[in-house]
Amino acid sequence: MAEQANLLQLKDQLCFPIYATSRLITRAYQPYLDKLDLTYPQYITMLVLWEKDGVKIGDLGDKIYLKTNTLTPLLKKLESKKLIVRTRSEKDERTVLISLTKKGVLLKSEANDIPIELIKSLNMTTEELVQMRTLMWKMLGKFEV
Amino acid sequence: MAEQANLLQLKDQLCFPIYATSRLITRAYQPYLDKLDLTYPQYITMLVLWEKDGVKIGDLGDKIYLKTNTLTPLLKKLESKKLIVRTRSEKDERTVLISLTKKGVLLKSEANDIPIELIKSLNMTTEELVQMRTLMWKMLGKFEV
DNA sequence: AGTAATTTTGTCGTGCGCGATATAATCGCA
DNA sequence: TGCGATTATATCGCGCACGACAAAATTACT
Repeated sequence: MAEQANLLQLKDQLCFPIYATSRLITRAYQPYLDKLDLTYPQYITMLVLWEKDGVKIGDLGDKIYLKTNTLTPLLKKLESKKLIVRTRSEKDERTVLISLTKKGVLLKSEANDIPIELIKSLNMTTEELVQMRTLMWKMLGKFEV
Repeated sequence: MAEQANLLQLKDQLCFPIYATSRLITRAYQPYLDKLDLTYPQYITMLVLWEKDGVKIGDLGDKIYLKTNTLTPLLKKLESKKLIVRTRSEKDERTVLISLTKKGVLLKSEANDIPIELIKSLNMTTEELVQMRTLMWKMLGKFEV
């Protein structure tokens, strides 16, 4: 009888290394983010806002795959740090628009070097990193949310 | 002046899709794990125990990159579900050994089909999945913990 | 033997992440 | 116009993750 792969073995898993790597990446970011007084999810949120300001919470959540039950408290923390302001839309009182404060805009310049520093610390070839990025975005696209 | 890539753009990130995919994978597992009354981190823990029983908490944590501040409460939940037992080692009273109960051993058979179901739902080619698994394990190995 | 350093596990506080549910505003349509 | 359905955000409870710290056992070294 032929040897059969045990699909439950940890080393054969695909999802586990994604889960573990995700956490270790967050840890790796922390020393850099500490200087900006941001957590990793807060940093990702700021990335989106640096690209497009005055955005609805729902649209923000669509971009980063988070719902309001997670975003509302996170955004309140960013507000308490004076990085963003939350304003009810006038034309639709249900929606809340998130806008950067001056302090929030200025923080971007301090974040500029973080990605390059982090990529360096991963110690993988550019080819591998590009390949991985392509695959991860492709997989992410498979999940309709 | 040549156009320069903005390294802070979300779409150019590598770490963000890993972080987001990790969360979406956990969501995708949940319907299957609900039948076993397990969360994803609890499932990963069980994977390790199905391979090697009677293991120290520290060794368990080394395998799945978690420390005791996370594992202790998680293991107490598995204990309350009667899947494992925790016993102080006789030769070293500091260490706690985790062993599967009969119920814990039997649960493995119910988990057997989960990986194949999940892989199917990801809707990627086998080649892509293998490539991705190789890269993720390689990156995971870069983090010395 | 005695004690400082190390190892192993546990506790605590904070911040996600998410399913379920609530609340308020808007929309659809009879 | 009225009112049920939908949409957008918020609240709640639970379970991770993790840094900082604590407690107990073991080890190393004098």
